[in-house]
Amino acid sequence: MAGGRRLIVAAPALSRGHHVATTPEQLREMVAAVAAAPEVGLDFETSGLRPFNGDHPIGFTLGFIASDGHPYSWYVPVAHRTMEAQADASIARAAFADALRHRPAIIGHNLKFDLLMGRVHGYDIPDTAPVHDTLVQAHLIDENRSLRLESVVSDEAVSLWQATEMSDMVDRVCRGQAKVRRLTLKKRAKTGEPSYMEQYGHSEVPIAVESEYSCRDVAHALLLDRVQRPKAMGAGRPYEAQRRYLYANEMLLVRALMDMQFRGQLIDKPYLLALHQRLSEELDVRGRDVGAKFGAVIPWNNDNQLRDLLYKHLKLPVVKETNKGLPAVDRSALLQLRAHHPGMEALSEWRVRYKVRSTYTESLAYCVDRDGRVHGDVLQHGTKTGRFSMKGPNLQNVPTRHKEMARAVRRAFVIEDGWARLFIDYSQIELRMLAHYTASSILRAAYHSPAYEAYAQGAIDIDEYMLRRAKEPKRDVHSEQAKRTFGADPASPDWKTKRRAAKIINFGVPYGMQAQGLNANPDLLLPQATANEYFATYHRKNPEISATKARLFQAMVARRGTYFANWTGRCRHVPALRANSRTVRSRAERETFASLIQGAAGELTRYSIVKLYLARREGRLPAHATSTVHDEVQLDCKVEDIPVVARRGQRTMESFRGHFPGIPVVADVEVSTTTWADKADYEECAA
DNA sequence: GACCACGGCCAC
DNA sequence: AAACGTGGCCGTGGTC
Repeated sequence: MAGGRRLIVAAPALSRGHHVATTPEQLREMVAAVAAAPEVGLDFETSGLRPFNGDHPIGFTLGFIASDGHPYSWYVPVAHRTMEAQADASIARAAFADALRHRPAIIGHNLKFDLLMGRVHGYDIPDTAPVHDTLVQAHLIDENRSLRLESVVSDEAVSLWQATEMSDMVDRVCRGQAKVRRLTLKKRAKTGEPSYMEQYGHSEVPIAVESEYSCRDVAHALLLDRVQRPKAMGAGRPYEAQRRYLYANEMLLVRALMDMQFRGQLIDKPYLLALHQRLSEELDVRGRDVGAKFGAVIPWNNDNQLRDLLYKHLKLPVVKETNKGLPAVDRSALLQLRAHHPGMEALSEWRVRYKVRSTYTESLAYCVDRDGRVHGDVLQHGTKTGRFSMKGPNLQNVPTRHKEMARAVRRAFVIEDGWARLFIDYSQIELRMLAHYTASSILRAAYHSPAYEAYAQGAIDIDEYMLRRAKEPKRDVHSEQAKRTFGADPASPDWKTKRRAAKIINFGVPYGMQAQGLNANPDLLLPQATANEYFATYHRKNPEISATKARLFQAMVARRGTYFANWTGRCRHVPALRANSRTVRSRAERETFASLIQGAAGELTRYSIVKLYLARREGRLPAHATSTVHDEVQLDCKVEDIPVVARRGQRTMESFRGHFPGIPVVADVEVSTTTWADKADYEECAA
């Protein structure tokens, strides 16, 4: 045994229906059994979580539910580092392919991981086999619940065994081995050295333990699917029709996002490390300057010491408190303290660079796999609203607003020679969803397009629509709002303020903004009375907004489950709408309305990614998605394909005719052939 | 060392 | 007293 130490683990005997297959004969038995099953459970056990960084399967389980209703599973160990008899890797791969040759539906928990691991390491899973992911199902059924397999199994009461027995056992082995190897268990060291789980995963777990563990997971997923699939499809619910379509899309998303993650994005790692160095030196210089301005030497990233300096030593007024009631030292507090101390600007600029250095240089470089690319994990179950989240790294929060730092970081996202990256993003999509759901006459008027109407009625085709749309005068929704709401005139001196106020409220309303929020906005700095008046006027002129919210909340409270279903049938449950506390209820109302608008917009991206994926798979689009940022999809293609991909990509993302009457869905296209820092508008007429 | 809460801040 | 939503990740500082 690795590490020269013998692990004593009291492994349970294999449960009924569980098998270990290592010999060709046993593998043949497995193939014969599985090849007759219309639906097959799948789970890879691996040496770590990063398939592009050397992590690989150490074994896999295939299983099915037999006609007696009992799950039968086979664990095939291939790469345990335990000196035990295992299956020959190439025979195991062939058996795997044979067992799935009949393209059964694949069932598993978090299948994106397994499909990706399989693809990278030669385990052939037919592209067109349907998938049923029990984690995605669980999220569709209830966006608020824990999605860990053990939790879902216990929620749905399908467990045949004590829920955590095997994972506890595996955990004990790994902890012990991490110690032997002198590695941290999970957290990556500051030096970039991988943790034990990243490097070894389950590879040192004895087969007797791992096989039962893995077979139970597959059995659980199979049983879960039976219970959850109808629920996830909304069987018997008023939203069932949309929901069945949503379900199909979500399961295709598993594959589409896997594909995206498989591609990843090329990163200029040496550049990032050099940037880290450059910023470190700049922080030294700037830090000394800040020190001179404050007459103090403290680590400027230390909030506690900064709090002491500002409020105890310098006795500056407390303009804002943290959640726990401490004097705040965040950016808005520093901004307000500018009048009291001349060092605040310099400190803020120091912070911007510190943030960039700590989050977007070395840390990002450690996320780069051996292939020179980052393969961030896009989580389709990552939010309660229906957006995606992303991790390892999160490419959804790469700096963009701070010009200098944004350029510095985005320069690291490089595009291969001969390739282009298209950035197709929805134009003001949340505001359009707000217009759709509230039917605010001002917003609807602002988005009204005769060209779109003609297209929607079938009077003109898409080409004619695009031509006419390009000729329509550009209307600015915030200016329209300022004119109609505040009676503002572009020629008058208060035009800028009023347009800006209209814009801030337009953007704030979907989040449940109140008058105080407008008052607190640092870009505006309106007197409180003016802010209150603007806010009240906005709602008086857009009465449909408050009315829509009131109707929404009322309907939810009247409904068992306190939920709403959006245009796709996705539900958002907010039980706190029934709370007695005004504060709790208000918060719940903001969450609810934000979920409606944000979620409705997010769904467009979800459907688009699947449409783009299918178009690629069927040979209709020579491009693959490599990332997505809420209202944006990034598509990589050969330079010579830019025109066709821009055109088809844009049209694919806009094709929601019929879903949002009177509200055109518009996507803009940007392109770069060098780096993220240099993307520029793509004009279709250039083609 | 592992885990957590917190404050802060990046994005949309 | 609060005071616009959804996330992920960083560093600090506490606990076990």
